[in-house]
Amino acid sequence: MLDINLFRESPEVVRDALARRGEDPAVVDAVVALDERRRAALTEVEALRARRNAESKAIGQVRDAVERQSRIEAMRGVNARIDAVDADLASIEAELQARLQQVPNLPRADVPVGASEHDNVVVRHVGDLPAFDFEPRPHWDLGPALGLIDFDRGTRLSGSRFYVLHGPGARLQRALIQWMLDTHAAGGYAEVYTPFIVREQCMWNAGQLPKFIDNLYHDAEDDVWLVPTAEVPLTNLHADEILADDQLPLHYVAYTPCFRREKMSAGRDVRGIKRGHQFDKVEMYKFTRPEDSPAALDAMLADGEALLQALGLPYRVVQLCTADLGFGSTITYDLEVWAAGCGEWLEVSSISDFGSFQARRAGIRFRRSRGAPTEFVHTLNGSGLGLPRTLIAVIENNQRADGTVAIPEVLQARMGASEIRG
RNA sequence: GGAGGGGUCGCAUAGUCUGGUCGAGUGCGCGCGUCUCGAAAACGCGUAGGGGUUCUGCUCCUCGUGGGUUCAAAUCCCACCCCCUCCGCCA
Repeated sequence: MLDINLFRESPEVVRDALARRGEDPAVVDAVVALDERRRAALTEVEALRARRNAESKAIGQVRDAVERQSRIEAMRGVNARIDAVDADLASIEAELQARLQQVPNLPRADVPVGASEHDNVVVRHVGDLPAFDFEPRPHWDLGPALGLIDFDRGTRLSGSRFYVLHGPGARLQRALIQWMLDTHAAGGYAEVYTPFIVREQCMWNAGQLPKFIDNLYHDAEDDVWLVPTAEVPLTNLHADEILADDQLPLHYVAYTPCFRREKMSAGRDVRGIKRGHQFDKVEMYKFTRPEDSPAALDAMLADGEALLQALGLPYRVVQLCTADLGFGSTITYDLEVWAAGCGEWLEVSSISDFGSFQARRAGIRFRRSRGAPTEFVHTLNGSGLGLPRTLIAVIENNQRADGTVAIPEVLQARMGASEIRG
């Protein structure tokens, strides 16, 4: 959520930013108008309340029964007016909130303007694409052939877009998770284990609701939600807290499964394990002072890249243009790994600076010093990395002519093997 | 799942029965000051967050959350959330 003061003081900044995203800037005028109406109603109702409070206090002191009664009668009329203005105020506020919640974050000034994802900018390529003297197979062939991936049983258990990993497949995924967690921990991220089921408020705080309601799993009986990413519980870790300056920055890393309905992506990426309703992810998350977030973003990007480099996987860094930027993000870099079998660049990480957007929603503040005013922190998140796609890249890029797969050196100890054979 | 107790200003507590002088007392902690060569102790002062405004003033909201009763709610009523104790069940 954006700061309402931004709409009041520099509406043109918001308008420009929305236009760069390809969004309709008309919301700005609606918000400004609602804000003015809100403040007018607020001033009125508060004046009435002040009167009531003072008079009620006075009535408490009155001994004379007749006078007391007449003054109580008089206050009934004031109450009726308070109720009327209050009802008006409540509806104005509800609408203002609803509008504000729908406004995406403002892109950072250096984000390239674009009309669609085709305008995203490839910043750099790292690593050479593997060369094969045979036709590399996609993981949906190779996986079942090696007994690593079992699509049929996954579907039988849970429906389409579910799969089972067997033996070395399951073990490879676990090795990757553990290695990533250990690597980030060594890099200064504090490891946390969070609930995978959260209250509705957490979804609002993280910006998942109301926008992405169609993509979330919800349990109606207990009114709780399955996390679509560790970003949700991590954002909420410090919700409604006022942090001390010396606590910042806070760096966290968490492993969680992620649950997504994928209604919006029906028919996309249906083959293989690129896009499932359930997948695993290791997530990096930072809370920083506002002025520190740009550097923190660069560092997080480097931390994500370091994993791909250590795995020996070729990848490219893509900067999202304004049109493709996520709802709460000011700037985002995607890491896309090359998958030789399916011949695609797969997004394994999306690394973003959310500015104060989530912090404002979740009430995450800090104070620079004793007595200083509270300020919202900046939050950053990035996958480090998404599992199924990393798994795909490892398998497809390291396959050999005889159908076996070499295990990257950094994983061999955890795998207890240097290759996978059927 | 059954029975009971409880959530108050950083922490610990008073206040709730008997609604008004309670946005809230006390202790601890913390900050500033006095004293001191310095420190401790002692003493004094201060110490929640958010909003509106005709703004160094006035004012509104928040005593778990949301409603209700009332001229007036920390205090009475309802719903929900959370914590604790005991019983049952269970990984």
